[in-house]
Parts: sequence; structure tokens; C-alpha cells
Amino acid sequence: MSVSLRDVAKAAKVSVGTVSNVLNRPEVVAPETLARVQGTIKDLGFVPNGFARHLRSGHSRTLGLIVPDVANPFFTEVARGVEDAASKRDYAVFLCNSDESASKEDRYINVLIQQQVRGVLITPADMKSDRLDAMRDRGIAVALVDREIKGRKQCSVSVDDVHGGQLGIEYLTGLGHTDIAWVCGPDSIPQVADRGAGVAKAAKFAGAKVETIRVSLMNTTQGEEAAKKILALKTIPTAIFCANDLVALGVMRTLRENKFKIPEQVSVLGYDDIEFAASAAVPLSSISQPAYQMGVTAADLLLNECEEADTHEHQQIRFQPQLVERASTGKR
Amino acid sequence: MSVSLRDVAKAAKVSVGTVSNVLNRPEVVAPETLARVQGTIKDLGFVPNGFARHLRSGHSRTLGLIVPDVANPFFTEVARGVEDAASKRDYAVFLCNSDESASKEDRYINVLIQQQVRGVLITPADMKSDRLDAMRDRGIAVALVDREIKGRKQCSVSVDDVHGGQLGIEYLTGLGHTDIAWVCGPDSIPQVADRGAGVAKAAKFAGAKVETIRVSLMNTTQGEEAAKKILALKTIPTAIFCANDLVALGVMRTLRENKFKIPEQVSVLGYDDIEFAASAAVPLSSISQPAYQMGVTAADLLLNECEEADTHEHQQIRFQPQLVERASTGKR
DNA sequence: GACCTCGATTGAAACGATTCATTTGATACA
DNA sequence: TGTATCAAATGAATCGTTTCAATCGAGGTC
Repeated sequence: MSVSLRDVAKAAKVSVGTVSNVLNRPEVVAPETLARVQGTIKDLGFVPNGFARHLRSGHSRTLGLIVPDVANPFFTEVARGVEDAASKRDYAVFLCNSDESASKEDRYINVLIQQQVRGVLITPADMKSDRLDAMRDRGIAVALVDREIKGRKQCSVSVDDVHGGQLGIEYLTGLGHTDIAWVCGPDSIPQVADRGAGVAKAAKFAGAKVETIRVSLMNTTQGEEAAKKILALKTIPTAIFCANDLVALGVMRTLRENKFKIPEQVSVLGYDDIEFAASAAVPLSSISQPAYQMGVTAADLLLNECEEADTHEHQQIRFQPQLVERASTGKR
Repeated sequence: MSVSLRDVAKAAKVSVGTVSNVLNRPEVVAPETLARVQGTIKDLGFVPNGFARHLRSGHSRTLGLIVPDVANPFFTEVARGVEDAASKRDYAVFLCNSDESASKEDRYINVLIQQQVRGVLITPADMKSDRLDAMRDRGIAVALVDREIKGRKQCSVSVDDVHGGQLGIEYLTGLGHTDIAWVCGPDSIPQVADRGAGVAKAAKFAGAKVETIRVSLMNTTQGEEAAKKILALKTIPTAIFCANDLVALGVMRTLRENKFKIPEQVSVLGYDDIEFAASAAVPLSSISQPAYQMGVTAADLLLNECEEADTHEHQQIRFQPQLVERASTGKR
């Protein structure tokens, strides 16, 4: 059915070894042979079978990228960075969506092992690292994105989430808010936990009261749910800090439906600074993270590990979040 | 390094054939042998090598999904649908981003062929179908998403883009607008061309004047560029119809920066009805497409073709777009 | 006791590439 | 003419599975 390397060899009247060389080490084959074989390859529409190819050599030119939510623009931005960096080195990227579920993550890790990807970039759903060890044991390079795990067993690119949480609260208390809602997902998500820790720390320092509202998933729909919970509170806080922008957009939508004025009555602060934050009904103030840059950096670290394994040293790169002030926040 | 099936066979004191049967046809092996082998598999942490596995059998349990822009929420929504449907049947999905470039698309098609995916879902960057034929020739099932190509050589799930374009113009002319800008990407993108055809048709019928503003990419940044071009026009149209929501959001942003009142001075209509359209500064009226449903349907069609190839018949499923009226459009 | 049957197991061939030790053939040099 | 050198090409072995024809052995039947 499919054209094989043997067919090409026969058609071009050379050996299989030569065809293989044309593909992988063109410099060792004579110019005219090279041209002739390349010609037949094109004529026959031959595409090497990746399975067979990497069965022998042991690894492919593909990377896996496992993110918790492809629908979140923050992660698609990271993905673009990863892809651009990988493309440059002629690697292809397998994008997988774990939906923040450890079991889906497991499934994808298994698929990626089976597909013999060269390396995996992952934003792990939890702090358990045995799954990562399993991959490393099989010679698959692993690097963490938007996450850091103690122990320096791998490269990682992260943002100081504790600091981001602090930054948000310091900004809000600086505006005079002392009654603040912190809307976040489950603490099993490390980013959430860290940002929460920063929030708690800064709030304690500033003497502000923080009410934690927890939602199951960090998307706009759940943001709307969170807003309803807030509206049911005895005293409605004067500022709402959301663990990501999607949640914040949902919160704002419900607030506006209930005729709340933003920021006059309630300030809303997001996290991630996704592109849509700027064009929201009330342009959303947010804590910005260099998503694209993180993707590029992570891919570069990973590929360095893949291709120069002997000289490679693991690095933990940590970016600092930044406050972006827009219209959704104001003085108390 | 990695545990192989042979190692398992040795450890469990059975033949490689038996271990393979344990994995693939457990019903033919005796219960106690089964248990013993499964035990050693677990003990040794054996994960079958997908390359070798599918080298013989000829196909894997993976699908490819090639979209023109992962950063566009419309496509991530489609992707979610595809993934959910695929997961249910225990397939994994390789998401690839062609960036609307035919050459990047080519590269990914090649990678997917190499990885021997079972099937590919694609929103092709242009109308050339030879690349698709190349995949089919290799026994890879192909289905089209958000696109239909005459000839019924494959399944497709699409939306009636011509009708969508008409719908938009009919709505705007119905509101009294006779001077309209149509902001779109290059006509090489089939969706754009079709929507444009619908626009032209309906405009002719209604006797409205349509000015076409073309941008290179359909994202928010290019939307801002488009708005600048519109502002430079001798007479500024009273309504702007954008070929997708990202562009529309960009247009609105620039318009608002220039103190234009939407919809009082200019009506803006988008296309896709992405989630963020509803929470925009001025909630965006748009032409809605059932993105998630399209993803699910496309994946189901493709998997049906993969698994019941003999009884499979190609289907062209076409959804109808719907107008969603929000605040960004109003009477002339 | 010879002959069948049938479920369980075996082991070698096949899949399609890469790798590498070996062979070929042309050129240079003494 | 004989030999050393070297680039180019060869083809068998190999990777880790699946597949399938062949084998084994326990029961049942006559």
C-alpha cells in the first residue's frame, strides 16, 4: 500500500542504505546519486514511516505539551511560544489537554511514552512527581511549565505565583480596599495554592479581611457562579481578586447584569493578562505573566536537554509577574 | 534501558507471543497465566513501544487535528469537541497549528503521516486537495472541519458560510444600514471567500454599498489595523461586518479609543460567537456557529470511518449559522 | 491403545526503517 | 605494475512488537 524505503531503493537502483543516507546524512552521498534518489522519492511520494524510523534510533523529533486547559488563552499563548521555538529546530509539537484531571494527564503521558516523544513539557495537575519520573526513566526529557518542583531533577520555567498573589493584594489594599474576595479554584492546583498563599500573606500584613470563594474549574461559567456566591454574602466586598482572567470575566459579567458599577462599587482584578482582558466591557486590570516567552524558554531548555544531554544542566527559570492597571480597579 | 516485551516474557517464563496476547487478546490466554503475566508487566513497569506495536499492525489509536489558529477560541472550542468524542473511544488527539500557512500545514501533514495517525481532522488552509489525497492514499482517514470540498471523497462538517454572510448583511440592511464595511482576510481562506460571496450577494439584492477591507491575518491586532483603514475612508460606513470575532474585537477597541459610540455611530457585527464576544466592552452581535458540536460530529464521523471502514459512507454535514443579537448593532 | 479435538502456548517471520562493518572502484603515488 | 587511500555504496543485522502456522498435552471416544 504505502511506498517503503525499499521501493524507493529499487526504483532508483541503489541500496536501502543509500536511500537512508539521502534522508539522514545527505553529505556522504555523491551529488548525482543524491539528486536521482531525491527525484524518485518525490515521484513516488515517499514519506518515511516514523514508527519504523525511530524504532531503531530510539527517539523521534516530536515533543509533547500537556496543558490543563487549551481553551484558556494563557495556555494557547504558551503553546504558540513552544511551537515557534520547536519549529525552529524542526521539531513538531503534540498538544494535549489534561483538563486539570490527573487521570487524563496519566492517559496522555502514556500515549506520549508510546509515541516515543523526545521530550515533554508539562504543567502538572498536581505535585506528585512519580509520573514524571516514569518518563525520565524511559529517557524522555521532562520540563515543567508554569510550575516548579523542588529537587532540580528537571528544568522548569515558572512565575513567582506567591509574589503575584501578594502583588494583587498590595495593589488593592493600596487603593484602600480592606474587604476583599479571593476567587480561586481548588488548592490541589499548585498555581492556585501559591497565589492564595501570597494573598493570605499580604492580607495579613496589610490587615485586610479576605473571603475565599472557591470554584471547581477556572473558566467564565464558574466565574459567574462565584459572582452569585459573592452577591449572597452578608457584606459584599469592595474588591474581588480572581485567580485567573477567565474567572474574572465571568465575575464581571454577572456583576454587570446585576447593575453593579465597576470599579465604582466593586473593583475586579484578574490574573494572567490574556488578550481579551483589554477588550472586556470594563478593561480588566490583571497580573501579567510572560506567556509566550515562557513557552519559548521552556522549549529551548527542553530541546537543549534533548540534544546536548551530556553538557546539559537543569535550570529553574523564574519570571516575575507584573501588575497591569486598567479600568476595572479603583480607589475604595 | 527500557523494558521490552521480551524482558517480560523472560521474567514470566512464557513466550513473547503469549505476552502479546495478554495485551491484545486476553481472552485466549489461560486465567492463571494471564494473572502471572499481568503481574510481571506491572512489576517491571512495562509500557509497550507504540512504534514497534503499530509498525506491524499498521495503525495507532491517535488522531491528528490541524487548525489554522489555536489562539482563536472558535477552534479551541472545536478542539474540545473533538477531544471529548475521541476520548470516549479511547483515542488520543494530536493538536496542530497551521497558522493558516500552507507550508506549515504540509509539514504537519507529513509529521502526522510519519506518526501513522489513524485519521486526520483538518480545516485546510486552501482548496487544494492533493495533500489530502496523499493521506488517504496511505490509508489515513481524512475528514474536513468547518469546510467542505466538492467530490464527496471524505466526510465533512461545515457551516453554510455563504448563508452566514448573507444573514449578516440582511440583518444590517434590515436595520437601515446601506453603507457597510466588510472586514475580512485573504480570499485564499475558503471561509472568508464564502462569507464574502454571501455578503456580496445579499448586498446586491438589498442595494447596499459594501466596502471590502482586507487584512492579512484574522486576529485582534489586524482588527485594529482594519479599523484604522476604515477611519481613513472618505465617508465612514455606518456598519462594520467582520469575518470573525477576533477581528471585530480589535475593530471595536480602536473605534472606542477614537471615541466612536457603538452602536450609535457605528454598528459592529462579528462572526463565530466566541465566548468572549458576550463579555466585550460592548457585547458583540455575531453570527454563531456550533463549534463544540462540530468538533464532536467530525470526530464521530472520522472514527466511524476508521473503525467500520467497510460499511462507512461519507457524509457531508452542514450546520446553519445563527444570528446572535447583542448590543453592538443598532438602527441606522 | 489409537485417534480426534481443542484450548493454550510457542517461536519464527514480518513490519520499515537505521546502522555499521564490509565491499567496490577510482585516484594517487612509488 | 602494484599498492595504498579514500569516498561511495552495499546489505545484513537490528529495533520491539504483532501475527500466525505449528506444536503440545489433556480429555474424550471408539
